[in-house]
Amino acid sequence: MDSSSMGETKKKKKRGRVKIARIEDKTTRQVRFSKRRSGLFKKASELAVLCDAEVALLVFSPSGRLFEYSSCSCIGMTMKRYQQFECTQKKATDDEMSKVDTTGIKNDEENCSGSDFKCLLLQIACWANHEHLEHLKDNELGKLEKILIDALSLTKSKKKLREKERLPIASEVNNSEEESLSGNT
Amino acid sequence: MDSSSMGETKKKKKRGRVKIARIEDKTTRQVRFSKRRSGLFKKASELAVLCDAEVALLVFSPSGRLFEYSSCSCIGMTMKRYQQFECTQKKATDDEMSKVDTTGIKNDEENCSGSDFKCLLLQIACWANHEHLEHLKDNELGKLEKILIDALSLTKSKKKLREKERLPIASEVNNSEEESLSGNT
DNA sequence: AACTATTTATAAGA
DNA sequence: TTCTTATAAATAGTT
Repeated sequence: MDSSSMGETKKKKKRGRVKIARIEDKTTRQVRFSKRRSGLFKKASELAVLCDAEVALLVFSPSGRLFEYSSCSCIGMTMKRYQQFECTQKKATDDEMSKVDTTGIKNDEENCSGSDFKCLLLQIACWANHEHLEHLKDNELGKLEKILIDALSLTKSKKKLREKERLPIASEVNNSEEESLSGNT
Repeated sequence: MDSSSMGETKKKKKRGRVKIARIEDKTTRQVRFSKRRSGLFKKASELAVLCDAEVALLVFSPSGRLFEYSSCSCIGMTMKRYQQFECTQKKATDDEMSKVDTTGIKNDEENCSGSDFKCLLLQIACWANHEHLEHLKDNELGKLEKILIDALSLTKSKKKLREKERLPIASEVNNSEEESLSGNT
């Protein structure tokens, strides 16, 4: 009736129950990882389908392999939605954020580049405010400055090129007034 | 033995098994969402602990509520790791990427601001290359330029302020040569 | 990889 | 919502 009835004859490990703590044996850990990972991904997709939810799942194995699941066409879409959500929720009072004009920038659900771009604008604005810059070290500040200078220089030259392209033959149009407004530095 | 043995007396729904398809009834869907979400989060955390994996999970409910799980201190860390992973894998040949100098920028595992910052640098550099700028519309190019100008201006003024702060008394140090090298525009 | 004894998750009902 | 319970699923250890 008690455990002594089975003696020490076989000493099989009990199945099933396991305590949730890091598995030390490497082989066991890998096998367990593989099994539980597929279980987790299945559960994630079931939740998405059953409940019409948007689910994104990122898993890095201990050895650094990446496994990803997304209920959308691309996991980046959910990540952008998250970032925008966080920005909107947490930084609603942030002056710098509200100054960013993203009107007219499409949120392209198909290839999510529109969303990427909008998010980049928000991120740059998010970072380049007084509070964030405060926390950067001197060398980081220098690197940021350098990156921004390069990026701005490229952007400006690209913009100039566009303006030229729009006037391929000088005699064609003459009343391009909107363009002449954009006087840059 | 067959189903006729129970007749039609009660017609209780069988428990447990369910086919994976969108639940149409709203109440049922919400209840199911709540239950399965907590189950999924539990599984995610078990995988992380047992197998020493890094797991990030984002779930948006149909009504737009966000639920997140992260095995790290912050979900952004895993997202940045993902982005860097993707960048490294997919953009290994990208000239612009390799030009970004992120040496000396710590990947701060504790508060992940180091990682955030490193990623911002990479993202700006990623975006501000010829290929990406090519795909931007004129108004997007203009907005990017404006953001970069603002960000650069703030960064520069912050940097100047730091330099001043580092010399609170003019007579203290005089050989701040590294700083005088950074001649801007 | 396939097999089961068990544990765990969970669907429906209270 | 939270609990209960019957049943389906997941999975730990084995082969």
